[in-house]
Amino acid sequence: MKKKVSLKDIAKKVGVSTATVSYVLSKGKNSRVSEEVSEKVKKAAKELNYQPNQIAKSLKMGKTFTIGLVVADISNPFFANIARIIEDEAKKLNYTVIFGSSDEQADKSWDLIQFLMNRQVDGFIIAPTEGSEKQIKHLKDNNIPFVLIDRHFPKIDSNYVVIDNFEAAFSAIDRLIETGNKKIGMIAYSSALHHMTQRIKGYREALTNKGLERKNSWLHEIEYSGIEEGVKEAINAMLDENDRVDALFFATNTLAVHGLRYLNELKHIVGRDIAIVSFDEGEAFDFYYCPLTYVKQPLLELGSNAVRILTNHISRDAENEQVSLEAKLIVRESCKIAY
Amino acid sequence: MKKKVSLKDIAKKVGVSTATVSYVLSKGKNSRVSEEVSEKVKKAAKELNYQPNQIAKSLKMGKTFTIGLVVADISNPFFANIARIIEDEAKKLNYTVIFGSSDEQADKSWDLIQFLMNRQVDGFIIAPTEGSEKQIKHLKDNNIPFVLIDRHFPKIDSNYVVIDNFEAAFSAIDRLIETGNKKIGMIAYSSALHHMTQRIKGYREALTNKGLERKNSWLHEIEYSGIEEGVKEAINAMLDENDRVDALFFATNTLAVHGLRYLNELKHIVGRDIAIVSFDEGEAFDFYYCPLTYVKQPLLELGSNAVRILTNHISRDAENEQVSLEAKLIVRESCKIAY
DNA sequence: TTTTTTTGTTTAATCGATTAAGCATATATT
DNA sequence: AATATATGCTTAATCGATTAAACAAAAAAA
Repeated sequence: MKKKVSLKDIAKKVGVSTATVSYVLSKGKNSRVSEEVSEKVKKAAKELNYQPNQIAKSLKMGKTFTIGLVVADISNPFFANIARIIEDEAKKLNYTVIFGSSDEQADKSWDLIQFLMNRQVDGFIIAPTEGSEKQIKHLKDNNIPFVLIDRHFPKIDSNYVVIDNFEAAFSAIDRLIETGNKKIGMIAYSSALHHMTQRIKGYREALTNKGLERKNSWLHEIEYSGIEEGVKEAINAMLDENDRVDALFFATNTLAVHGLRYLNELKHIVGRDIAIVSFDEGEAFDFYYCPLTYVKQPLLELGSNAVRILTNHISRDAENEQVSLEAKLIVRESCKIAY
Repeated sequence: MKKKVSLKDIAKKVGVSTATVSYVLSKGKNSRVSEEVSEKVKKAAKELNYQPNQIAKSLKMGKTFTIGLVVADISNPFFANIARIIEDEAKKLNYTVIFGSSDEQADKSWDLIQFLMNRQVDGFIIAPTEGSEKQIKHLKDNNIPFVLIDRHFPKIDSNYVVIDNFEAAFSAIDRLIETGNKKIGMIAYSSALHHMTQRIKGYREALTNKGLERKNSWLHEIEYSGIEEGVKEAINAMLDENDRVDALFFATNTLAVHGLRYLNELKHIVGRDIAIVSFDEGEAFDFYYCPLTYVKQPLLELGSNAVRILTNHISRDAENEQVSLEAKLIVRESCKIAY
C-alpha cells in the first residue's frame, strides 16, 4: 500500500510547520494564520488529495467517533433493522458503528464489549442478554457512556430506550378478545428479562381484566436453545388438549415464524382454525396468505433516540434518560376467525 | 470516561520500563525478558485488567485489522446477508468490518471509500456500482488491496468473487422452457454492469438455443430509480399485449418482490395464470402461497472467498485471484403452470 | 586474566495528528 | 519614544503503543 499523504507532506511542500497546516485545516477562520499561507496550504492539501489519518487523530483526541453496538441476535430482522437504523442515525452525526451479536449469551456479550473497548469506542448501545447485568454495571462503574435498548434492568439506573411491553401485549390480547376469541394461548421465551416478563404480564392481565379463563398450560415459555422444538411442543400441547386454544399470541417474530411454519405443516389454516397475533414485523408476513396482526415497534424512534442520548452523554456529562415508546397494533385479518 | 490502564501503568506498578512490558505482553517467549519479571508483568496486567489500546497499536503498526465493505444496497437481503457473512468470516481472522451502502450511486460509493480510507482500513470488499470504474482503478493504482464481489469490471484486472451469471440465467430459463413455457419475459435492470448483461445474455441465448421466439417487448430493463413504477409498467406491457407472456424471469429479488406484489394486486395467480422464476432468495418467498423457483447464490462461499483473498493480499503481495462460483437453481412450484 | 558473547533491561525514536507555549515582528496605545 | 498588544508562525510535548539501538552486568571463551 502506497504511503499516505500526511500533514508533514503538505508542510514540506508549502514550506511551513505541520502546526500551521493543522491550524489551517482544522481551525479554519479561528486560527491566526495569514490569509496568504492559509490559501497555499489549502491548495496544497487539495493537490495532494490529503486525507487526514483518523487513527492518529483519535489517539490524540481520545475520541474515535465510533459507537459499539451489541445486539442480542442479528439473525432476527428486528435487530437487523435496528442495526441499520442506528448506523444511519449515527452517520448523520459523523459516527461510525461497529457491531456484533451476543446471540443471547452473556459470555459472548462480554467478549464483544471487551473487543469494542479495545477498539476505543466512545460509547455503547446494547440490547442486553439475560445474565449480563454485571457487565452493564461494570460499564456504569467505569463511567463509560451507554444506552440500553429493547431491554433494560429495572435495578440499574441507566439510559434506556424501550417500548411499553406491558401495554403492547395487553392491547394485543385485548384485541383478540374483542374479536371473539376466548381461549388464548401465548408462546414466549423463558427469560427473566424485563421486556419478556412484561409481555407475559400484559397477556395475563388482559385476560383477567376481561374475566376470561387463564390456564397455565396455555402459557408456554420456550428456551432460547431449541426454539424450533419448543414451539412445536407448545403448539402440540395447546392444540391437542381437550380444550384447545382458539387464538395464539407469539411474543416475538422468531417465535411466530417458527409457529406459522409448523401450523402450515399441520395444515391448520390461520384465520379459520386459529387466530394469531405476533410481536414485531417480518417481511415474510406480508406475503403470508392471511395477513398477520402484529405489534409494530417504532424502530426508527427507538434507534434515533438511542443514538441521540448516547452521543449526548459522550460529549458531556448528563442525567440519565429513560424513554419508553408506545408500540402500535397493526390489525389485519389473522386476529379473528371467520366462521 | 475513566482513563484506561496503559502500558505505563503496568510499568510503574512493576518498576520496569514500558518497553519491557510491551516485550512481555506482545512477544511472549521470544523476548529476552527474565522469567521473573515476565511473571510480575503478566500478573500486574491481569490485576489492572489491562486492555491494549488498538488505536495506538494501529497507528504504530500501520495496520488496523479493519476491512471496509461497500455494498450496493443494504436494504436488499442479498447484500444484508453477504454483509453478515463477511462480518463473521472476518471476525474469525480477527478483522473488524466497517461497512456502508452506496445505494447504487457512484458518488456515494466514492464518499464511502474516502471515508473508509480515512479510517485506515487495511483493504476493501466492494460490490461496485455502475460508473465506479474510476474509483476501482484509483484503488488499484494506489496499491490498496481490494476484492470485488457480485459484480466486476472485465477491463480491470483485479481480485473478484462472482457467480457465473450467464450460466445461472441460462439454466433458469431452460427450466422454464422444459416445464412447458413458451413465451418467456424478463424484467432486469438497465445497467451496463457485467453481472446484469450476463443475466440478460443468458436469458436470450437460452431462448435461441431452444428455438423459441424472442421479442424485444418481452425484455424490460428498469431504472434503479423508480423500480416500483418500472416493474408495474413492464408487467402491464407484458400481460396486456395480444401475445402475453406465460412466464416471467426476474433478474433480482427486489424486482421479484415488487413484481409479486403487483401481480397480487392484479389478482393474477402465480402457478395458474403465470409462471415465475427469480434470482436470489427472499425470506418472504418461503411463505408465498406458491413457493418460488429461484437461483440460489452461494453466499457463504462468496463471502468467505472474498475475505480469504483480501486478507491474503493485505498480508503479502499476491497474484490477483478470480473466483467464479456456480449458482444453484432451486426448483419449486412457481416455474410451471398447472393446467 | 582479558576478551568476547550472551542476557536482561532501558532509552529514545516513531506512527500522524493536536495544541499550549514560545518567540519574533508588526501594530497600537500611552 | 517607550511600552503594550496583536499577529503569524514554530517548537515541542502529547496520545499509547512498538522496536531498533544502546548499555550494563553476567557468563563463556580465549
